[in-house]
Amino acid sequence: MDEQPRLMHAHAAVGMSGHPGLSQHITDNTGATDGDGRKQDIGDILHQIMTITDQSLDEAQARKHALNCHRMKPALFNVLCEVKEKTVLSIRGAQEEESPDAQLMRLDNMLLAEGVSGPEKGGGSAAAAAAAAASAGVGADNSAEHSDYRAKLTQIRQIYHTELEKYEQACNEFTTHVMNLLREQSRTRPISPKEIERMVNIIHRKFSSIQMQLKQSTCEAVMILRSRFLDARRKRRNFNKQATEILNEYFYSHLSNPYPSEEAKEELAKKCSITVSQVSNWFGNKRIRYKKNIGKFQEEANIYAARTAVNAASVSAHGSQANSPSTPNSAGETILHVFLTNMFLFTSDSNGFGSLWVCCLEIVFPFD
DNA sequence: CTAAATGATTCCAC
DNA sequence: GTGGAATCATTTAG
Repeated sequence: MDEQPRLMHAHAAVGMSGHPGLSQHITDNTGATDGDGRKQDIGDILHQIMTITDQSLDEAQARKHALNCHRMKPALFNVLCEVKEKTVLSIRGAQEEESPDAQLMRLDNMLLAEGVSGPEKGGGSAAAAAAAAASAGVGADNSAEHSDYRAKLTQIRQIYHTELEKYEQACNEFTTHVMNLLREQSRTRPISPKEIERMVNIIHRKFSSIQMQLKQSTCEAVMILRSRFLDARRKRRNFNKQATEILNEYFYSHLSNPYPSEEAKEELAKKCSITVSQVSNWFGNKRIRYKKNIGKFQEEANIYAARTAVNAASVSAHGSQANSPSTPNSAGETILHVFLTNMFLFTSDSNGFGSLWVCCLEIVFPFD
């Protein structure tokens, strides 16, 4: 590798030896005031340079070896290294000390959280599982979307790991190469182990910046995938009939206070095979839509009130139900309960008496 | 195909 | 954090 420059110098020397008149002319001019001894030295050196190609490779190696084995060589080497350290390396070392560690750590944490880095757990991630759980609860309809998400995440994961491995390999190869080169060169020029170490650090920094870019783009890819997946969650499915009935039953039997507690929500979620937040959404929607148009929901209210009443009656017939103000226990009480509840809702509303009376008539009608 | 229904999201106030 | 209100996006009924 480093044979090339030597050969080029050799050619140059040969070229000069082809024009002895020129070199002679130079030495004549410069040596005129310095005396003959100095002129002679320069002439010797030139001669040595010009005849260097005549030396065999073995001879050159022997000279090199002799130089390396010289007892003053380590001392000279150290001095040169020191000088170099003071002049060049101090300047180089001073710059570029800002640490992108915080950003790298953030990226690492994110990749770990998304399941891209870290141990493979069945190809899925905790975040994906959580997202899936939130999206459709126990519903099996969601599994196709979920597996799609997982497949894409696995793809990203694979690309990430392949690239990472490639970078690491390239980094190691390059580092080894540079280290070998510097070690080799340290025999002919002042390169201390410290400088080699520094060079390795520089290489690692450069490669880790590439790695950071890889991590960043992987994060972006995961984010895009995730946002698409979250968008896909808007592709909702209506709850099944049974779930809707359970929710409606609760709603109409607690019409005076249709705000299920956290425990009640959990219970309903379990019964309906949906999530607690879906229960909350449902009640939120139901309350606002019911309040907006009570008349429209009256029929539904009556159906569920009657149903609750029948249930309550059958339960009370068994004499085992604890009475509660919000859970009427006979058909008459239930309908009265709905009536009073609507009275309450309407009078607290600004819709006026017209709709109130329509509502009342509709409710009272079943008494006949 | 259209309108209504419905689950989810967002923004705001408390 | 929770609920009300408005709105979005999709499904369903006619």
